[in-house]
Amino acid sequence: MNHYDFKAIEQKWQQYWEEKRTFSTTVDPQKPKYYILDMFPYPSGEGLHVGHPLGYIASDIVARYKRSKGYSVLHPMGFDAFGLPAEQFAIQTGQHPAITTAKNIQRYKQQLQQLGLSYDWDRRISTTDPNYYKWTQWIFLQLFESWYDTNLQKARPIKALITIFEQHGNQQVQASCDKDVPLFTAQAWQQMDESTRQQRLLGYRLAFLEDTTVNWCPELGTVLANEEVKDGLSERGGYPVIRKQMKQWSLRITAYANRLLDGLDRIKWPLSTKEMQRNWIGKSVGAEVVFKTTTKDQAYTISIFTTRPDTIFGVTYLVLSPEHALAKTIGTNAQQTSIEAYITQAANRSDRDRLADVTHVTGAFTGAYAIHPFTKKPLPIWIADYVLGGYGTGAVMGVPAHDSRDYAFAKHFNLPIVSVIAGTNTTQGAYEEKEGVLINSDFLDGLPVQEAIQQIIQKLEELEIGKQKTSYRLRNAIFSRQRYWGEPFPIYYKNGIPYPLPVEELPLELPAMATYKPTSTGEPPLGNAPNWETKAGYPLELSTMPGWAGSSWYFFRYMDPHNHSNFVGKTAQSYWKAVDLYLGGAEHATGHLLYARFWTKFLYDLGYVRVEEPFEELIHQGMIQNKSSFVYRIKGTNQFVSHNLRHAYDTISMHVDIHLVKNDVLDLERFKNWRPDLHDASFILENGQYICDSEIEKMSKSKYNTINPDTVVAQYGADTLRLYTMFLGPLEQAKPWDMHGIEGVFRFLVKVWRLFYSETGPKALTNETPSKEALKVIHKAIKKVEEDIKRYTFNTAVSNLMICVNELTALKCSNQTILKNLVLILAPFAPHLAEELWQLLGYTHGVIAEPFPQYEEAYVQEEVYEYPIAINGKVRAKITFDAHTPQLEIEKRVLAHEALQKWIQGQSIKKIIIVPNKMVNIVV
RNA sequence: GCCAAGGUGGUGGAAUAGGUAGACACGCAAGACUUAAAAUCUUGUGGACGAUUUUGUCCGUGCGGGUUCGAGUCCCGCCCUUGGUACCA
Repeated sequence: MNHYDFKAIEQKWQQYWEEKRTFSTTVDPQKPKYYILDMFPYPSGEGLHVGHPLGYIASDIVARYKRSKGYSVLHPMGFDAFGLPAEQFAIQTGQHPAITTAKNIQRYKQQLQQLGLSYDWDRRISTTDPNYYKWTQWIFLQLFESWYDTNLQKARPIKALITIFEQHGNQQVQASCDKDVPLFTAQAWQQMDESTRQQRLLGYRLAFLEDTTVNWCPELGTVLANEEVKDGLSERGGYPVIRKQMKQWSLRITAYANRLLDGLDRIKWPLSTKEMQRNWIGKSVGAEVVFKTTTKDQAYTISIFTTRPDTIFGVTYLVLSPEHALAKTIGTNAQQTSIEAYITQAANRSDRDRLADVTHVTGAFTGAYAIHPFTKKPLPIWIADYVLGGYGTGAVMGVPAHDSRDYAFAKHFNLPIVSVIAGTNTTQGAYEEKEGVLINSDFLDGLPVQEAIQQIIQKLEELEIGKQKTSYRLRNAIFSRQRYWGEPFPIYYKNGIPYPLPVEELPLELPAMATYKPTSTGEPPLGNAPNWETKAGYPLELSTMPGWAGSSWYFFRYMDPHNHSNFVGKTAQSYWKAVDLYLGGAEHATGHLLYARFWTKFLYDLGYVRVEEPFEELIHQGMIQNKSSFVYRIKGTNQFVSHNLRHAYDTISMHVDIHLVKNDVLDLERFKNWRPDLHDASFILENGQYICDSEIEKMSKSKYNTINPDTVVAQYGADTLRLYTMFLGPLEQAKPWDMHGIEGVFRFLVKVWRLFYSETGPKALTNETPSKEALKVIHKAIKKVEEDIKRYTFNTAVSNLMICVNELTALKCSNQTILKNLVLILAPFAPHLAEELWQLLGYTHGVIAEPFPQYEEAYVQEEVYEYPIAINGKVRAKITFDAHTPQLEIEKRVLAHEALQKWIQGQSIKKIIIVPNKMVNIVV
């Protein structure tokens, strides 16, 4: 083998690694541990494109480097395999999603393996494996059997709560619970029947049933997330979506809001992601204030939440959200018709309408009045949909002078505007700054805002009409999906009350089905399953868990994937603890990454894991972009017009497969054969050609601009693909893929090969003491490459490897010691080639087992340094000095230097700055 | 609107604590090898002017200011691009 035969080399070593179980990981207390994890993929039917492995390659380099530094490295891979595409495919074809999924996993695994990624495949998991989802169900049961004690700030077993109820009732219980739990005494608890008790407990459980308004899509038979709804239609399929009340499983993530927020300060994550989670949690500190109404027959109280209790003297009205419990009852008879009309209208307004209509102010007057707690003046009570039912108390005090939404509302309905901050002009809009001195505010007059807030809260608490309160934007997470292809809930119903299945009966496996569609009555698909009930004949829950259930704890399972008695064993958990470095897309910032933190904290509270944060350090890889091509179709026809002629026609653009386009010229024949509907396509050409438009976009199947790694590997090999993917640019940045550039990286690997092989065969390597120059070159590279790996700048690491090889080639280096080191620093990047050359060097153990070379400062020391000499910051000459030349000597010789005379002449020298081994600057 | 990241040659990008801007690679140009092409190798390659033998001069990191002996890097004010978010009281 005299030429670089990457195909043979890569096959050989991949086989070797698999046979030798090279990457199999064990708990080794003698070694420090390092857990490096990639976000596991959903195995879609399309397979991988070159954008997917970006993060996998980066983490693989780190994993291999860490191994060479003596760590026991846990580097696993698995599959997040529940999900809609497989289910949709099942609905269309009748094929069980498990079959589709298994096939896709097989393909993904094969694609990943051919990249030479050093995963411990024996630890592979799939969320769809009953042995795995048994434990997802088990964790759900733990949530069901727990409540959150806000005094202790931790989750506790529901049994402890029952004991408290038996002894003291629930009046003293500080818990994160439903808003409207009724209060009861110990005696009342004793007298309750079983189903009432269960109802009460449900209000405290961390997994509980909740009435929710959801985006229901009858056609798909499922509930959609807000982002899955566009223009009142489902994003997939474009079916109508309506708002519907439903009982759904929810997880009480809000209990953890504060800990989720505080934990962010302790982890090494991208600032933007932390900031996104902070905003998502949305903590605001303010006050709750109680207003009494003046209605004669019945006195109501309305609690409002505000972050500006200092502005209480600026209140001119109150607003209830249309969903507020009192909205329908508080109004006067005269107003009742218009109130109900308004509530109905608001309820039917889709989120999209509300969004589109930010400027459009609506509301209804109730006819009722509240009393201002200090001035005793009557305040009109309104209902308006700019107040949200789900936030704070669902009611606000209107302070138009100091809140822009209140301002718009007051202007629209002609309500008074009273400024309570000195010197503010509210003729044009609200003054919202939390700065200034209070006026028109009785006992608050003259106080600065911050002090006034403290004062008023104190006063409210004194009078028992309010208290300090913290609100969070974070909502409890809906945990039910009306689908088949997810984890079944280990829950059955008795008299409509949910009960947990006994742990021994887990996993509750998905039943075989004839159809995967919703039932004719709109129940989830499991409604079609025969005998979907317990042994005693009680019906089982019909919903399944959402996609994020399995991904919220999988990082623990990798530590101990074959444990049958625990989701993770104690020994494994105490050794591996948490993920040291986690790589994955930024799109999971507020979904997966938040839920995983939530579950980890919960499992920590119950003592099952020893860490409170699952991911110590996080990196998001940037997306890979590619040029995508467009054609212009003349509307309503099958005729396409070339790019520069399109303005003469009414056209719509359409993505076209980039493989049908070369240098923006479309291959007409292949285009016609691309899809059946294009067979009879006709074209309006320019200069005899069809020119496509193009744009750099995210690489994605839907844009027809994907590059399949298989074809790249076939053409250049996995090592080239790995190297080039890293060479493209900084890991975290979005960057375009360009097939032209890959040649340079391939040439680099050939150059490496040429250091070891001539045209005729392996070169004779020498065992002499290496030359000074060669030592300098290799040690410079060892240093830079190691530094680059440590700061995850793999693009410059590759550059530095290239520089090293260029220089060694120029030196015609054939020294055994030097080349050995070169192979070792190349190994994390191009592992197949490294193994091959390592073997050639005469070693019989794999390159993996060899430590990373030690950098020696002494070899890199320069003896002379060429100083750039600048006059007033502009470089005018270069003079070489011995590295240890004293500053005075440098100064003397610089001033005497001939080429500088024309710049210095006639000028007075103010100052000479000499930065040792950097530069000299003369100020004239 | 708000939050975050970014803006450097024809292109991807480099410059790690404020110290020679453009490393490395692509592309392009010229040359060598070849009947020829491909591949490979050598040289050059920010722009303008000057020189064309070696010098050299000016401009240049989105725009406008500032700090500094010295700014791609720090500060102030803008513009643009990408991502996130959206009535959260």
